[in-house]
Amino acid sequence: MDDKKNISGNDVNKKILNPQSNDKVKAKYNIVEAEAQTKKFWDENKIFKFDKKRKGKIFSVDTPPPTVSGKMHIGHAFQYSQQDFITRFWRMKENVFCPFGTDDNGLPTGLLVERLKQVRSKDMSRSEFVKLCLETLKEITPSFIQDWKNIGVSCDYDIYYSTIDDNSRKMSQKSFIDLFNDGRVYKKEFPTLWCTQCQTAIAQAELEDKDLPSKFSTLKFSLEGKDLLIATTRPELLGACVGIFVNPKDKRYAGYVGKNALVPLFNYEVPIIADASADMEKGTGVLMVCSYGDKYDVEAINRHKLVPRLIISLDGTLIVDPYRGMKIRDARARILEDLEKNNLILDQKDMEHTVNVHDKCGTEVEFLTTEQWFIRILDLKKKLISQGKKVKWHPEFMFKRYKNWVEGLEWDWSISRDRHFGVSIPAWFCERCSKTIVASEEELPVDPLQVEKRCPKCSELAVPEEKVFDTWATSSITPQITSSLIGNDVTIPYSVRNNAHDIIRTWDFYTITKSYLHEKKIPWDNMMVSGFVTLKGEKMSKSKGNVIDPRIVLEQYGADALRFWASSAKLGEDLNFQEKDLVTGKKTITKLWNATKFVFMNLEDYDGKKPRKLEMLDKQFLYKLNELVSVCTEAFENYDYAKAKSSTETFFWKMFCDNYLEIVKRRVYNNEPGKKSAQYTLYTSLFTLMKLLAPIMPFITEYIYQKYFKMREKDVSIHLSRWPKIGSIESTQELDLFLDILTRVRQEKSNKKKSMKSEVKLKLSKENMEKLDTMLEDLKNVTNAIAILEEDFDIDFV
RNA sequence: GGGCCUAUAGUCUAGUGGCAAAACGACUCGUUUACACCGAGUAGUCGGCAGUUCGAUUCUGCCUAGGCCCACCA
Repeated sequence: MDDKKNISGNDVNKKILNPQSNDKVKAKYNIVEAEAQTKKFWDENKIFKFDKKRKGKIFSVDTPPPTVSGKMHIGHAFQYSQQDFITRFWRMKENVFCPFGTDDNGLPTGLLVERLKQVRSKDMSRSEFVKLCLETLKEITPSFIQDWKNIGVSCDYDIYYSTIDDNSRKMSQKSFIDLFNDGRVYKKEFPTLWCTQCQTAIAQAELEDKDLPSKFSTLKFSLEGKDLLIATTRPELLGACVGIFVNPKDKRYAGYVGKNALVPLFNYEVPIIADASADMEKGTGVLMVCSYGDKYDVEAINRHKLVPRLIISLDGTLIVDPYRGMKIRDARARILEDLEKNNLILDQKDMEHTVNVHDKCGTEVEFLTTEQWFIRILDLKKKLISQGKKVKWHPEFMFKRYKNWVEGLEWDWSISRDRHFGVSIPAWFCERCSKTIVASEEELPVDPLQVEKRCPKCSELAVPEEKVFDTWATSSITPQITSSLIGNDVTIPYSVRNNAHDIIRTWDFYTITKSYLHEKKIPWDNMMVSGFVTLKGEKMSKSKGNVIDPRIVLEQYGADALRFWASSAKLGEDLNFQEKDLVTGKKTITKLWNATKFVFMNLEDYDGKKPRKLEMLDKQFLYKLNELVSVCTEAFENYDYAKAKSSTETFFWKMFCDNYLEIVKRRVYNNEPGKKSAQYTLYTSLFTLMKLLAPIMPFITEYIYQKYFKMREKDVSIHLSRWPKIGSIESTQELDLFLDILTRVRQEKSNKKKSMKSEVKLKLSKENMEKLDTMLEDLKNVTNAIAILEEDFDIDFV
């Protein structure tokens, strides 16, 4: 526990900046330089440009637009890398459409600008604040997007949208108008979730739990001169009490039903009502109903047609005397004092209880009555679940989270927010006719505050809507927005969307909803859900101070190492951040570089042709490679990039470097007859390995491709080359035996503390001699045997 | 209270109805015509209890612990 608290993000970042390992400057592959060069190459040659005209199936990606926040978070790096593994794999098979966008139209952006510019939007005019937001976005967005390019996310950045740009606003407003015309949208005055800090309505999905200390007080109401005891945590709502519930089965209070009780301090009467929802076990068994303590109160007041007493204003102050003007918290303390003075508290104890707070600011949420816009969805729950089921979720269990959320929905989708910055709701209201007027399609995007509208019926000047949309109302149509950017050449369902599991209930749910409402289709065929990054098992968050800055990781280890790390977690699994994983990634990069250098050192006289006859050992090695290609292809197709990566990594390191290279070294040096066979095998297998790794480590593989392979290959980039075909897979029995014997020789040399170069006399059984007939020369080379004799198996040192 | 996920070596992760695996760390060696960001080798592990089975780390149930989501929160 204490340990965890000591780890601050700063310490971690410092450690990364000044690694203790003595990094020698000898490195020949300069990560930072090579990655910069490669990025430039991709950019200049538009490698990831979507080419409509290209033939073949289109693989379309509904890239999540990150919320503009200054800089990329390590969680972003993790998740977008995972998306990119899949995207790059498919780009080597199909025509990839992968646009990029940023989400910057909503409350988070507004709050960011308030923070950066030290202003309060409510103190400014709407147009002033919107202008400031747009200007600020212009300043900070380019370097924000650069972070995505830096980790190698292979989007076509020219197909770009921001959720506040004209086209997005237009499409978002059009969506609203269509749904309005369909009768799906309604406006209603209703007690809704309200944040008194941000001063806006919020959605169910924006709630977060928080444990707060509280006082549980038993108060004395009075009834016919006797005390009626009611326990509450919210005494400040006494003035909003509109009724008292007791359970109809509760004998203690049976005689009270139908009578009126006197509210302490406020001294007015409220009816006592029998209602089964009152729990006899809780508190005193008597429950006060207030307008509005929670959503239970909302329901109870409606059910009994009680008249609400609204005592809290939108900014969270009381509007009832004598507490008028006081903040809720202050009023609570003051009322308790006053109750105490008047001897109206029987009992009081401290407790901790869980309250709903706004996820953006942590303020306790209130239920306040305001007029808000909703999209009717509660009648569609079943349908939306079955739509969600049509999507293939990776991993599969993520669908259950979606289903769980939809089943638990209790409110329609609240889409309006009382903020300055956002996509305007394109509506006006004629007060005389009580009629809502929506914009026509031709005038979109529109800001109703800037356009005068007259009622078509009575010609009276209509009142413009001041509210804006919640950000999800717009981001829920990202597939349609990106489609519109290319003339609708790609349409839903897209191939895939990727996001972390925290926004299944918002972004994914709302997108499925909108695609259903507009097109009766699912938005994508596949949904890949990423996990979170943790540090020492804890979720990273700014408030805990345990965040890792990806920019520092990039400086020290490079994007390939970062991606290498991100690929080590299976899709959907959380991953602990560990610096040693980056070290491993960096080492792998170096190894790739060194192995490549070595291979090409020996390919100077390679003629590029496949020899008529391949050595048996080479042939069987290539069978093993084919097996790897098969495993990786299937893994990538199933979104299991982690398996593809680890299989390739192991093959490259163990099979290719430690075994195959060691085995054929001498054959190649000494210009023996098998040289051409080895050269062909080296070239082919290294190239295949590069392709298999290209989706995971795009920089080093591209760099190597450009430097070594390009002269013999036609593709401009390795990322536009074809994914390796799965060749024939046949028995590798002899090679396996060969490797087994090699291991035993190495073991023996280690046991005897001999050098691997020490000479031996190798004795093999007749059976093995025959089996390895075609590989004896290689065996001799790699074990440094001066002779191989036919006898019982043994290893003699010379 | 409901749902979901996870539990494997000192650490972090693979994996399987039939010898349990990689990386890092530890230990013992070796090495210079790719690589010390190296090579070879050694030691060390399936949360607990039942059940199904010839056989369970793997399947089932329960328990324990951790995480996430939802509900409750007079």
